[in-house]
Amino acid sequence: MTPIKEAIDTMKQNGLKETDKRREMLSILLEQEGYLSAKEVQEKLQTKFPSISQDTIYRNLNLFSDLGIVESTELNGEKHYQFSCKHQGHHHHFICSNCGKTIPFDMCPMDFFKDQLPGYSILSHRFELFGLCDECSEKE
Amino acid sequence: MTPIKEAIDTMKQNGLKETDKRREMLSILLEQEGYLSAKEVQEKLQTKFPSISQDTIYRNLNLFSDLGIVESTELNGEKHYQFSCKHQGHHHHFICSNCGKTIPFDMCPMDFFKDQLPGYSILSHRFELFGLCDECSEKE
DNA sequence: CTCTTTGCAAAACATTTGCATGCCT
DNA sequence: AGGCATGCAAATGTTTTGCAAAGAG
Repeated sequence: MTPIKEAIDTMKQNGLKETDKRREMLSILLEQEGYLSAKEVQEKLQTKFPSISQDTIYRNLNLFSDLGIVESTELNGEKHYQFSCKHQGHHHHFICSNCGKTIPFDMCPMDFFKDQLPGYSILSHRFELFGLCDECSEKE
Repeated sequence: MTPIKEAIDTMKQNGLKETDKRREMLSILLEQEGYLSAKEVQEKLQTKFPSISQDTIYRNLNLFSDLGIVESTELNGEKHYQFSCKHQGHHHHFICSNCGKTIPFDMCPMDFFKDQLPGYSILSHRFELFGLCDECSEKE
């Protein structure tokens, strides 16, 4: 079962429908090794759907996000999305500032800090690394 | 030398001027134990400057940020600011999801991970904890 | 056939900018 | 006096929403 089929199953279980545009969006998000903004998703959709409206993209990205099909983060004041089925379990990302590629890793600061922090009830955390990936490093 | 005077000195060194509104903004940011959005700053300014325009607030917050007088972060899609002179050196924040108060701490995941991460050149990182501060925990 | 999806247009929201007036130094 | 600061209005950029038409099951 491909990740895209899984995602479409999830949608159907929630009474939502399978459309060409959603399938193509999922395929774009799956192929991409990193986060994409709504605008970047639209650019990649241009080939197959030159006249797709932004609304559809925003609506579907929110939908995917609500269903847990994609993960999202905020970069430079814009929401970014990427397929979330690839890497299982709790993880964080290294994000290449140049090409946008993300590399997941399992290490989590909370494993170290859990006992060392003041007694606040910590409910969530945000941890991201930024830099240049191997490919972009070489090009410089 | 108070932090506010230091900040105004920095501004003057850059050819900028001391105004009532800037002084009041700095004072609000200094008193607050946490991040404030532009809107929240405006609300707190209402008492002394009921008719101040948002533009001025946005312009001055950006200015303070450029000069390093305030630190900023992005929360729920809005930029937030707080005075940055209190806690010296590299640090991160615990942010109370209820009252917005922030508590700085010196521990940094990079100290642990430096050697354990893949060979990517890491240039920066983002690490923030969210939860309830002691006061807000008790109220629940 | 019914309910969801899409496109269009408009609105909402945070933020920025041009310009003329006003204030600090 | 001269340059920076401010207010106003308008523009910008991202994201959301109402509504009617098109499409999926």
